[in-house]
Amino acid sequence: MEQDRPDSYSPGAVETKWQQIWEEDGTNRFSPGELRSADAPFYNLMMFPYPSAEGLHVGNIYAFTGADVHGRYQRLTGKQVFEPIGFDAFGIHSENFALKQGINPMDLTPRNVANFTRQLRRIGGMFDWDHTVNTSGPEYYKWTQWIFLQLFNAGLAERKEAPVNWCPSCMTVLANEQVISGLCERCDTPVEQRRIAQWFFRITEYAQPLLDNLAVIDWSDTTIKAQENWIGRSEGATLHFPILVHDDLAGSAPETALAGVGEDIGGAPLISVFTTRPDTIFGATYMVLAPEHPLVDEISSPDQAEEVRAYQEQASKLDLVARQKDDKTKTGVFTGAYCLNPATGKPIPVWIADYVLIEYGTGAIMAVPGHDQRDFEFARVFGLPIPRVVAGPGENADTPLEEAYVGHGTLVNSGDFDGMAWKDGARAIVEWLEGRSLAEAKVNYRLHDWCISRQRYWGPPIPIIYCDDCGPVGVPEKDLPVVLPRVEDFKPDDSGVSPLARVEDWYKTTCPSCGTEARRETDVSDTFLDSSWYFLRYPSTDREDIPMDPEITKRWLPVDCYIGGEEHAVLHLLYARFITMALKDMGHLDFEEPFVKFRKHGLIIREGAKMSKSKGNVIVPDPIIEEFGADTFRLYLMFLGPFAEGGDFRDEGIQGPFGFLHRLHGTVASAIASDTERAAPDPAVERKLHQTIKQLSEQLPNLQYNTAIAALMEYLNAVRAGGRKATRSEVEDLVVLVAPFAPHLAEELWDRLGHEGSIFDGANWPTFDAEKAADDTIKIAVQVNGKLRGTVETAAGSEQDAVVALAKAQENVTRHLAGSAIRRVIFVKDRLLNFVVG
RNA sequence: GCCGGGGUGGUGGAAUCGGUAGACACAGGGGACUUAAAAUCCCCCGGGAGUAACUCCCUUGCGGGUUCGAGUCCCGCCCCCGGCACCA
Repeated sequence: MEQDRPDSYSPGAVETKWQQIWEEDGTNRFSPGELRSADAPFYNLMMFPYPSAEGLHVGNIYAFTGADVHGRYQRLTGKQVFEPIGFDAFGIHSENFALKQGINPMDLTPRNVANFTRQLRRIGGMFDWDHTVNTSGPEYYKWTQWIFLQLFNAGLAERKEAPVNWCPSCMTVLANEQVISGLCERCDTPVEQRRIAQWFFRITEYAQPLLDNLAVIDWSDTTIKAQENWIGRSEGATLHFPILVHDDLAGSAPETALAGVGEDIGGAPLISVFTTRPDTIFGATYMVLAPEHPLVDEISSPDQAEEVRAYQEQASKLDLVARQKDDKTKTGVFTGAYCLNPATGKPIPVWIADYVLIEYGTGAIMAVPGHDQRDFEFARVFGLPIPRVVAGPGENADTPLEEAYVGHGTLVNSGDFDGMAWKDGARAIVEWLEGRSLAEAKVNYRLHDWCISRQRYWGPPIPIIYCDDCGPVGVPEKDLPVVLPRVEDFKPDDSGVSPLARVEDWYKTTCPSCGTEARRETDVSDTFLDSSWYFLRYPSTDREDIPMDPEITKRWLPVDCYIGGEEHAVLHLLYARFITMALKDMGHLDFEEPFVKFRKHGLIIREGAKMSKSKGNVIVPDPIIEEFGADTFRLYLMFLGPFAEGGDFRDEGIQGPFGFLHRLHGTVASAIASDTERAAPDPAVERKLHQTIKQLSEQLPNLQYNTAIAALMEYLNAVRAGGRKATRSEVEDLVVLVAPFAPHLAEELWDRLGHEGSIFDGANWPTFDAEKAADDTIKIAVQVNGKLRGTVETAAGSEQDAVVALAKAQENVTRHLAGSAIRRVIFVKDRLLNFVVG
């Protein structure tokens, strides 16, 4: 009641008022003409949310607020800031939730989007609502399909067999994120692998450029590192081991059988392996193929064939579960076949084991038990020889091996190569084998091709038509989009294909090239494809005829600043880079890196604990905004820790920023009311103001928000110190400095200060005067032997002699100097004086 | 196991190039105003000792080292968080 005084701060009223004004004025929105003509464009991007039924998560708000603060700051410095938001509405999450609720995702998604939109407007982000995107809308996924076709036409999309996660209990295909420790997330049944034909994007073709460009983009270090590891370049060699056929060995010892092979082994079939350690080849005492390796059937001897098949079967079933167990003992089966170690000239047995992965390298290894821990363990289990071929520091050819020595060293037991350093040895051995066509240098990447097929309903249909005569044919561009039909029975089933395969009148079609009867692809594409290009679409949503308006794209892209969570450090950010690069190579774009600058934000925890629905400790934003207002919420989120690292949301802590905004409001209101200027500016306040402007101007571009807010608080404290009344000139700049964090209140105060229009259009980011920011007197620490014994206050820039004199005038200092000689004096101007005595 | 990021008061967190550790807040305590409460304002607030303004000692996960001086640099540990995980 007494709160109704005309100058009291009522966040709800202020925020409703300004949100309405922004809405009506179309502030923060660009017309197509403005997009074309912007002379200082700044594309401010944040990772768009998946519109869940629960509503906006505080983590989303944290990210968006941090990004919005940056956007608003850029705008105050004179940039035209394009800040769009959209909805990543397709995908497994939406589909699963829809399944659980028994609601069709086509009905559920618009509801969630409406709720998200309401919440997003309420937090006061300056989103351009005329350029929003919804990945599940045909006007958007038409172009997602178009991108697929571009890659298809360029030979970057290929169809091949690959394993999918299969839950035998739910009888359905699972996405990787639905497999928890090898178990189905819903029923805890061990997941099996099934092989089906799927579409892959050949991102591995781009492994090297994706790696190289990491050096030229301005990204958070941790994100760069994560991508480097994910791409996983390793240098080594492919080595070829000739296979000895069983007949060669029949009735004779392996050594004898080899005699016939002699020097000339050119014609023998080969097993190829990749290794980063060709220097250890003399220690390769056996070989291992992945159970799925294509040569297994061919080389297995008849008497081993049954055992081999049993092992393969077991491996394919338990694959995923087994690989999650790190302390699992090694298993494997001998195939009955032998290879020739081309370095030693000796036959070595060929095994199969599930510790060798079919998807990496060649799917086969030369096992060097002396110098690889996995091979060592395997050799121990099966009693295979473990020779030493590398000697580390203090070791020699005969030093026993208690475990694998995986370090580098000098070659031993390696014939002519003995005594060479590992690197020289590796090079020499590869050259030697190269001469016999048994080796070549090779770079391998950990990165796999990107499987984009999903045997699911809620995604963009892959725009391919299968024709018996023509094979897979791309849907012609004029027929896009291939509209996802409304299907009431969208539950995946045991067929292993998408629910769309049950909609006959949808998938039955004719071949675009020969006109005969044909069938549509019934899988949909990965959600990550939707999100790999949305930032390209935002500025061009006014165009229905093309995906990207060339003129607008040239002006606004690449993105100036992208802010998002570290959880997308690899997949999303790598896919977006890949798609951009590929589109550039096809001539659709003229840049290859989509995000000039990327900054990750941290995670919000609550009261020291991770938030989770099961713990019931999630922060629900709406009631907080209701009680304290969006400005306070924003300010608190930015204040509770470094933006890049996140922070701990303590419920009581919000009182700090809440009180700050109240005091700010009151201070400005009373400055306006009294409207008297001082005869001369208060030097202490003026200095503090310039120091604050300086600090914010340095910290805001770097997203160092928590300390910037602390500086604003300090300044307001200085203005109000001792009950002092502020003047208009002392608070005008402050209102601008606060505006990125608390835009509604800033608009209100700017208006009350008598300015026309929005603060974000009318105000300029203040500049600081270095002279006015400089302190004229300075406190200098005085130490004796490094211990603080006093401080002296003196003019800035004072020389040593003057400071020493002042220091020696202090009783406490002289007391500590008494009785011993001064050996040395350390003087750091404007900082400290240290007497070294003794 | 590997790769990142951390460990500072009761709490969240500050601290530039190695230069006064604990900015700014929260919580707590005391006081002013008030019939009262809320709100607001003022003061105190790492630990210990000497009972005065004050002075001294200890203190940034642990143990060493470099230095006039270390939260910060170096070496060796411990613990926590995130990611990857048999990648040859």
